[in-house]
Amino acid sequence: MSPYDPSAFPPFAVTVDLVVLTVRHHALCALSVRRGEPPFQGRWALPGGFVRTDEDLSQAAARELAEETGLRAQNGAHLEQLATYGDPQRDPRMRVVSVAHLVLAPDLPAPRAGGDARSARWAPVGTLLGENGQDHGGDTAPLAFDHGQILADGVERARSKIEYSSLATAFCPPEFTVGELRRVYEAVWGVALDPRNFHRKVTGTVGFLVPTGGTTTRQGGRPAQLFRAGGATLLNPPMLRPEV
Amino acid sequence: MSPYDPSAFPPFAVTVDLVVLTVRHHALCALSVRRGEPPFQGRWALPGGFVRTDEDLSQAAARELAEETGLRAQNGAHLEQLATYGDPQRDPRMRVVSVAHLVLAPDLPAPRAGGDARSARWAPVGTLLGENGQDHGGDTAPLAFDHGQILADGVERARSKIEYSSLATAFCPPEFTVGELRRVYEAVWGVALDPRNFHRKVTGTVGFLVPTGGTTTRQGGRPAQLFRAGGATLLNPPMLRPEV
DNA sequence: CTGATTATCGTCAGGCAGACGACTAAGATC
DNA sequence: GATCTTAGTCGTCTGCCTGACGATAATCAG
Repeated sequence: MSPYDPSAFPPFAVTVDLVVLTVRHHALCALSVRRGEPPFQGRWALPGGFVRTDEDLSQAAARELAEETGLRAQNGAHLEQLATYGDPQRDPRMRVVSVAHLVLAPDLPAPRAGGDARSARWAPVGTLLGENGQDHGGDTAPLAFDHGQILADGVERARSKIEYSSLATAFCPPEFTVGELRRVYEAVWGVALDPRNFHRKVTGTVGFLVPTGGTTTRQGGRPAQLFRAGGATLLNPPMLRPEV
Repeated sequence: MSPYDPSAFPPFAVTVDLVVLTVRHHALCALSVRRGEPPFQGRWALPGGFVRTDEDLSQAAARELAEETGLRAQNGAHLEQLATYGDPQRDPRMRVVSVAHLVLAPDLPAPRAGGDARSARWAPVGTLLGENGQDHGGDTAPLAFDHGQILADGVERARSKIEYSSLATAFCPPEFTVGELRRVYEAVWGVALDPRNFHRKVTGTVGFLVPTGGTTTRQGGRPAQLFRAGGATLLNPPMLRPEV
């Protein structure tokens, strides 16, 4: 087989899909967009698009992220590759291999619609995954394509990764309090954590948090110290997720 | 854009590459094949090949694994998706996106050459990655393409995953002793572990090991109990990797 | 039999996590 | 201003797990 003959290998379309997570109102939320054309017209899906000929996969993910949300990956948000989905039947139109990426972002203003006028929204992941079996007027229809599976995989990655890394700070603004960080863990894991033990753990782990000197009272109650994320990326020993 | 028009999206070639790891002679080894054609002719590379039109990514990986090694993924070996590599320049011939997979296998007989007559061998990962800066007659030339990076990522995945899962048993034959399992950890991590503490840890973790009743003396010394892998896949609390 | 080798059981001290009491410092309300 | 409410922060205690060993058991090589 000649390596230059395009007919010697089966052609694929390659896309990136984005699992963009944030914490809003004490709940883990994901960005979803409404499809404007078949298949799955009118259904919610993950943002994404084709990889261009001259760009790397992570570049394509960052570009789609900027196009769909105005968010820059450099700007506090965390972007990493998640997994690749290539079932021959996953897109009824043609053979598409999608490289899913995971984005963790601080709470953002309402997402702007994409250039192609699709509407976009933040929705609690439990709603998008239909976890509580309720149906609120069609808004809980399963996500298009295999995006339900992709979202579930992304959520699971986020849930496990904040255990042993300082990634939870990616959900926080540049300066945050211990209590705000704890509410991130509680929202992502869906559990309640002891404020005192949490405080001891995060302030006792070297390199996790750096005090900025300031304080804030935006949560009410006694003023809390403000911190920035420290240089450490790996937590050793890890933050333990309660059994539930 | 019409979803059915193949010219509406840039065509990619999609391949699977395999990081096949095993433990031989107290060292973590990876399967490599010698390239029989340009580019990188004569250099060592990871086994792999094109994904076919009608198969899933994991099916393609399992097929390539069988073709290159005769190994069946069902037969004790563990196969999982690793990551996807899509730099536009990673293959000088054309735009190729490669979905790398990780395979953990027990020690096998010498690999059989692939159908296209390439030679194959097991080599210590340190040699393949050129870790000790020595050059043994060209055998330590860097791997072809970006396969050095892929191999490094696969090794790191294996090293971290045996910490919190029972995956180390995938390196062992169906029945094995605690000492054999310990030597797997020592080879993968490149450290020495205390036999007494290791024994206490693995036998004390419920669901990790199931005694088969038999004993063996194939390692010399006092006969050791034989075990099978238990049903548990996650180790909680994890096996701690020494700091070094 | 003796020594080498490997397996297995016990002991002990230190560290960390869970449970929870106590105190502090702000805003809210009367 | 007194009091209540809400958070934040510091301590204490107990139990579990780990690392660092000592000690014993069971085989093989000579």
